[in-house]
Amino acid sequence: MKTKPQDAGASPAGAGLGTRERVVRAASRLFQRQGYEGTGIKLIAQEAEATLGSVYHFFPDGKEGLAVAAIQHGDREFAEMLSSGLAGSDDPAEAVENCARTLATALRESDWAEGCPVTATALETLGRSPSIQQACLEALRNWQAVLAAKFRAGGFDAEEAEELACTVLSALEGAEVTSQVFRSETPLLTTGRRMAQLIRSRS
Amino acid sequence: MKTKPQDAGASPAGAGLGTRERVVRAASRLFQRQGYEGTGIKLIAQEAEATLGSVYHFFPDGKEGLAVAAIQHGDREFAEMLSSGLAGSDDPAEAVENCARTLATALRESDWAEGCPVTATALETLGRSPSIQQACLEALRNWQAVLAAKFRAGGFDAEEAEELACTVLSALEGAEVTSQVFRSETPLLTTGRRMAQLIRSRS
DNA sequence: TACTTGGTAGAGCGATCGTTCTAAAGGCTG
DNA sequence: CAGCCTTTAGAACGATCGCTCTACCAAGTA
Repeated sequence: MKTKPQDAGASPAGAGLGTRERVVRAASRLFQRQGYEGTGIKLIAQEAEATLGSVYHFFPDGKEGLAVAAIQHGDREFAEMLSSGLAGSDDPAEAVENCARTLATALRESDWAEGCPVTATALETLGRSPSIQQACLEALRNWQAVLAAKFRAGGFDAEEAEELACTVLSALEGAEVTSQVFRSETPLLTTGRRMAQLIRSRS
Repeated sequence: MKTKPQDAGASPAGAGLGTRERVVRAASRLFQRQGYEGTGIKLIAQEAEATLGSVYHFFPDGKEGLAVAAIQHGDREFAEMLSSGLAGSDDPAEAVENCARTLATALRESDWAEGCPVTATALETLGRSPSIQQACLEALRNWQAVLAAKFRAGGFDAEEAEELACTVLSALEGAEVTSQVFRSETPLLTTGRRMAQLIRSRS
């Protein structure tokens, strides 16, 4: 069906997409900005220009199922951001520093509100929602794999690539939070530069 | 007054402390474990073995004021943890690695539930509660200062000490989240080892 | 004894939460 | 056209939210 007419005019975001996709995107962005518990389903529906009925039609498991889909969306989104940030250089050190710059710019442009799309939800639901935790775990694994691939391509052996990927991912995650709290690009930029130094220190 | 009788038997936690202190500690631990929005004031009162009336007596500003006090408590608590973790060695690299081990052990012993006491609350309230955000900012600054002092004592000049402190703090924060999601000490331990490598790489 | 002060106790308020439910409209196939 | 299935629409439910309010209790002072 799709009942496409929907909205023809200038809509806030996600015009032209199916209802389900609009709901997922709205949920992902809201969870990212204000956490899982702090975001009501009615607000998500409103922001997505959908109705409560639609939300529960596509996500019969309710908020938890919607959150899983939102996390998976954030996973893909952030993985793309990492990839495009890394793509600028073949040197892993340069690539990571450039990646941190990309993240810092995006963070500032969202007025420090849109950091990592899973951290807030992950921390709130740890040990209380296995399905959400699983989705967060897969996201982190995915991002680490993206970094590890870059390091292997840069000449590191598999084990060291994995360890560096784990370290760099943790550092970027933490620096993103720090930058949000400080409302400053500095923590991300500094961390990016020092991660580059680390990568170069034994390559 | 203090109406000390309170509870004489074996109580869950914080027996013998004043009501206000018990409430702050319960709030800090609950915010740390399940976030700000996901924690109700009634639960905090119950966990602290206090009543709603007592909570609002000591915190007339309500949940937000209580959260500020809880963050400040978490600030002191985590600063002590950092300090004691760093105290094991005069070599900054060794000290940081040891610190990561301390954090990893504590995290595992809490069944991966008690990570950084401010991250969850900070992310949920960013840009929506200036007083809470300010308290989180001061906590991060405080912890960074603890690390920077260690680096200066280890022979780094002020500027490099500050940059390394920013990087190491971000990395530890991120690694703590990663360890929680993975339910594994590995991310914290790996990050600690690599941070030691970074510190040694140009000292 | 009477009065004050600092803290305890919890019923109850309006608002909002996640969820369920019924009804109906849109577009396809027969 | 009728029949069907997907999707939209939103009223309504019980539970819980943060918070206010009044009453009460225990010690200190006069």
